[in-house]
Amino acid sequence: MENPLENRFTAADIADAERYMAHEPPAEIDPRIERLVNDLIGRIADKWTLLVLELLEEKGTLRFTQIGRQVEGISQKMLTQTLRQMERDGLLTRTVHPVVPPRVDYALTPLGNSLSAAFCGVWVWAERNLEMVEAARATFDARD
Amino acid sequence: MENPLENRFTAADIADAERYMAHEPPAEIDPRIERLVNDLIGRIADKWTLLVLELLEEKGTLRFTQIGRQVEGISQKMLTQTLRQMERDGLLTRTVHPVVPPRVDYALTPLGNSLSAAFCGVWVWAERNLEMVEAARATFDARD
DNA sequence: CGGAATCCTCGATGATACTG
DNA sequence: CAGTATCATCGAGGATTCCG
Repeated sequence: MENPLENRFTAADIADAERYMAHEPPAEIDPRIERLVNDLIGRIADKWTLLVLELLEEKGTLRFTQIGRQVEGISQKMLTQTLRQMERDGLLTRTVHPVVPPRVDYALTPLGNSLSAAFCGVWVWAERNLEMVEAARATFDARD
Repeated sequence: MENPLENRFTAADIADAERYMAHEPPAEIDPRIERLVNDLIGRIADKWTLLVLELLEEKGTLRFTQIGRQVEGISQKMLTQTLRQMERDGLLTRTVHPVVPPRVDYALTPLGNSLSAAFCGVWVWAERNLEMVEAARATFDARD
């Protein structure tokens, strides 16, 4: 490899780093890209999506009803909808086995696994800071 | 410090690590705690909350109308609601200045800053993988 | 300026029934 | 089993008005 760095970072990353070294402000964000990113976050930062993501990360491949049973409180409609959305975004694969009774397996793609890893920090934060948040809420609720 | 490790990790962390070293399964999660964590995630993994969090992280202290102008598309009602919820959870401070016209400043607490940092990985993931997700969507939508 | 209060709508979600 | 289809609801959120 001639230049290993350029193979591991995107052109945007390198441009950012160079701006940082030159003490220049960060690049203006393309508003179109920003909207797409916000939309994407909006789709994945969803209660059911997060729970399904964590479940599949932990358990590997699961069937439709297995997921339904392990995601507390999800309706069959929302489960179908969530799984379809995640499949559409490339986060998981849906494998239909042509048998009777039907059998459909769901598993995270590498993309889905990488998202799960990215969210790991948020789960850890939530667990670590749960008590502090609950204490803040108690104080807030008790104000005058 | 006698034992620096025990000052930087919680008892639960150490117990987890010891179970891991002993090849034992992870501790069962208290369902009550799990619900609280899920609720917490549900509150913070919200579109407006995330946008306000990122904005305050980037800009520091801001006034009510400044936030409203910079968070694209948020209504005054949702802004008030989001800020109150974040204040209640201890993520930001609300400072009322007794002047006319009124002036109210909002700024992240250390807790809010740490959450923002935890979410950083998700934003980076979204930016890095946006093209891949959009490609997956295009392929999915074009199936048969 | 920084809200609170009110009304209203519509889309997300649940419940139910049906099916390959 | 793994959905689809249909109907019903209900509450999140927008628009508007008023106020200290």
